[in-house]
Amino acid sequence: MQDKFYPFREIEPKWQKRWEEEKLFEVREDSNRKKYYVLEMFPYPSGRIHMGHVRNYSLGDAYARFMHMRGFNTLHPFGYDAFGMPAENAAIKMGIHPAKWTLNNIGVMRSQLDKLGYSYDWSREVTTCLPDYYRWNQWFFIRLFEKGLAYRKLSKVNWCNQCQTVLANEQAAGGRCWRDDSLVVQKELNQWFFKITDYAEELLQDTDQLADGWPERVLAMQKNWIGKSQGATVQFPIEGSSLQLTIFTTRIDTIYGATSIILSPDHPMLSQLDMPTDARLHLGEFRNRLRQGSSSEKETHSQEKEGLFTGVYAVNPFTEEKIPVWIANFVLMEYGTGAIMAVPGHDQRDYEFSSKYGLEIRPVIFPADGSPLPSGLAYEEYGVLRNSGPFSGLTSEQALCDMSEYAGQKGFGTATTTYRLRDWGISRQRFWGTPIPMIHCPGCGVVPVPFEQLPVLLPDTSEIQTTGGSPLAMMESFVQTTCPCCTGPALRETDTMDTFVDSSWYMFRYLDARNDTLPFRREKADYWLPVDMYIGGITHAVLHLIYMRFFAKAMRDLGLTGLDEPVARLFTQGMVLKDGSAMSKSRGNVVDPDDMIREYGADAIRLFILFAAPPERDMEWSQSGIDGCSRFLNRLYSLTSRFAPTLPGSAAAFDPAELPESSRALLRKTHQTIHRVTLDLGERMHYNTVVSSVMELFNAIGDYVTARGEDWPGDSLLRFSLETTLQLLSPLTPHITDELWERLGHGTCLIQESWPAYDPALGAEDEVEVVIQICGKIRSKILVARGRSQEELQQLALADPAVQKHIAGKALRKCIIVPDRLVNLVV
RNA sequence: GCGAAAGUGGCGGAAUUGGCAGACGCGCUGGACUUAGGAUCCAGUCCCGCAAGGGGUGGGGGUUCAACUCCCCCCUUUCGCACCA
Repeated sequence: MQDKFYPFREIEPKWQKRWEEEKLFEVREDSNRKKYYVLEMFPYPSGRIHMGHVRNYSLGDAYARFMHMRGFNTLHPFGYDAFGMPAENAAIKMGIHPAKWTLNNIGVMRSQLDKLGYSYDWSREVTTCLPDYYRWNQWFFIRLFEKGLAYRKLSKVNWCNQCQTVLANEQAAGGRCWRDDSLVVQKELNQWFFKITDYAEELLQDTDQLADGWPERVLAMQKNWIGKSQGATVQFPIEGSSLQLTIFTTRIDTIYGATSIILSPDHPMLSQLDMPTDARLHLGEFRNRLRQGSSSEKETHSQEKEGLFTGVYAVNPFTEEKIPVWIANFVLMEYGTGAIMAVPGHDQRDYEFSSKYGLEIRPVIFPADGSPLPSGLAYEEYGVLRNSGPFSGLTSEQALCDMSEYAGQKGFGTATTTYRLRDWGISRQRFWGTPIPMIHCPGCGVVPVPFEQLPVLLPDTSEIQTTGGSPLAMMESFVQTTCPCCTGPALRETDTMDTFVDSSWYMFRYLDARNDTLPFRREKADYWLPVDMYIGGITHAVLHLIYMRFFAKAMRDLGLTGLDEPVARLFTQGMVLKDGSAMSKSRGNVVDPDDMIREYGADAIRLFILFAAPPERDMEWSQSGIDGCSRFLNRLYSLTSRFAPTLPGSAAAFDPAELPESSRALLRKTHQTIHRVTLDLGERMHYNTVVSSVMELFNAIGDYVTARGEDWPGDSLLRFSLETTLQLLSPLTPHITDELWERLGHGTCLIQESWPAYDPALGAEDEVEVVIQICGKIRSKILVARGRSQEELQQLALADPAVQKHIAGKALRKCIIVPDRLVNLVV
């Protein structure tokens, strides 16, 4: 078994040890060198790494090593997103302390990572569940609180029964929990929030800055999530009362067609309305019915529209017309003002609703080209206003402006922008997270823990109560404290922070990971940031990646950095599949990285995982694919080992001009490969074509060697080509290449060498194959010296026997020539 | 329904600006060496055809001397959003 392969079991540990001893990957700021910051999304320490991690880290490692060799001062750190529920659940189930469980997992994962040979600067390692990390979460919390960016309010929140905690909106998108996909319910609770909405506009605007470096789809998802919408709010007085209903509309131009006002069933003003008794009774029933059907029916997206007349009327301030006030299930309290004006002529939803309940449909916008209005549905396009008093005749575009201005002048409305984005709810009713550093004092109210008392430590216990509330609330010794203001008895806040807080700024902590007076120093941030290349899955497009952007901006406004955006380039990698679907225990299709390392070695796995598909696409794990990569490394090993003892000592000891043609071809191929690999690795990140180019080069080396017979000792060109192959491959398969580099007589590791330089003169073909087409069909190919003129090429083409056969007796009408490539004769 | 991405041999996938479709790898076929092979080496491998030649990048149209590549329409798949007023 063992002798089937090159001895990777000796080679890989040998080099891992040496890299560590020589501290090759530890970096510090150096103002004389250009920096490069490569980062992979840090993992949750669930126990073992999986192939998705291997892909993620192999991509990042290849890139970091490549940038290192290109001369950049390359930062490549690693850490663990170590707070979270699996540890807590393990504690509840088995009585293990979550810290013990977590740190044990980290130990296992670390040994797996070590075996894969990644170039991390471990001196900067970060573990978010340790006090020296989470104290800074608390520090940020208080700083944000002081700036009014952290606040507490009673509100309806998403509650996941599985997780027994509240979730942020981003974590409950589509009404389902991001973690376990179960349905979330609404609960009214007092919760801490971060005021991300203060940054809604900036988060939206700055997507422009990111357009070059981030995938379009991620930005689209974020923009969509922020959901900016420009329109107007208009106040409708309630007839016979001093109350007003405020509605939000993006189509104030249609307001003369409004035939009712519709409120959300949750609208707070409902309780103040002077509703007839029977309507009030029906309202109660109506709400109950909605609540019963709620969760699962919210799933079906085209829920039947249902409404109820309140018996109350409002006055359209434009027309002074009296219109009925309804409530309906399709008006959401969470968006806009929770109240709309229904314009059934120009909004399909209002049309459906109004048709059902017999409300008037009154068209006020008509197509500008005079074509008739569609029948049976609402006309939602812009057009020209009619039946709109003084605004009749205006275009929609003009009316949108004029009418909100008019409303402003008259004092019953204003141009308004709303966002779908809501504040980030960060309270969690869980144990294993950062304690929120606040104290509830009966006299002084809610006050922050003084900075010098941080961190507020989690109790050291594995006995976690699960009675439904926050576990910390059950722990008397944690809860009881004294007020920092009045020194009287007080109670600690018992909720912990969302773990997305931890991951929102870890890329900053890496810069100064051992600092115990600040989260990081400004000068470190100024040197290293932004992250130049951030690699991870797309699953966090509107979770982690938007929180992280918010945090960066808030930190900037706290004076900690001078940076608008923390990540310049985001690369989203595809998933690793087996038999067409994601690996999972329940499907039984998991391939364990450890098994693969044992059988094939880290280099073969890394090579295959990069070769099998372009990195942004999903890839299929294939047994025979990794066999193929393993074979390639075996060939590389045996051929290099065979020539190592006999090769001439220097790779530069030949004169390109003196080489025979058969040698020049290999020299050309070598330079062409340098060129291609440099572009594919650096600009496109297409590792799959990097691997195939190097394989091509190695095949050419094989042919070169085979042609020279068994006893041939090799020449300096062979040395040059082999060494180049090792250099180009070293970011991908660092162990075998360092080993062979050493066997070729070098004392360095390849990451200490500079990246090979492409010489265009040596890479250029001096003979090229020119395709001859007749009317676009290939009829012949000729081999000519590079740089032939158009006239020469045309003459050569016409003289070709195959061409003559095809054009015999026909007149040449046109001749298209692409120098060095193609001649197309049109007859 | 809206938005985005993708569709190329038996399979994973190549193809700078429109310029030789199928690189590289897997698999398969035949051969060599072998006690043996999941090792190694050699040859072949898009389809039709003995050949000359013809056809071919989801389907249909178009632009062009020339289209996997650009434009229009349609189909399929994946992902995201989904009563957002």
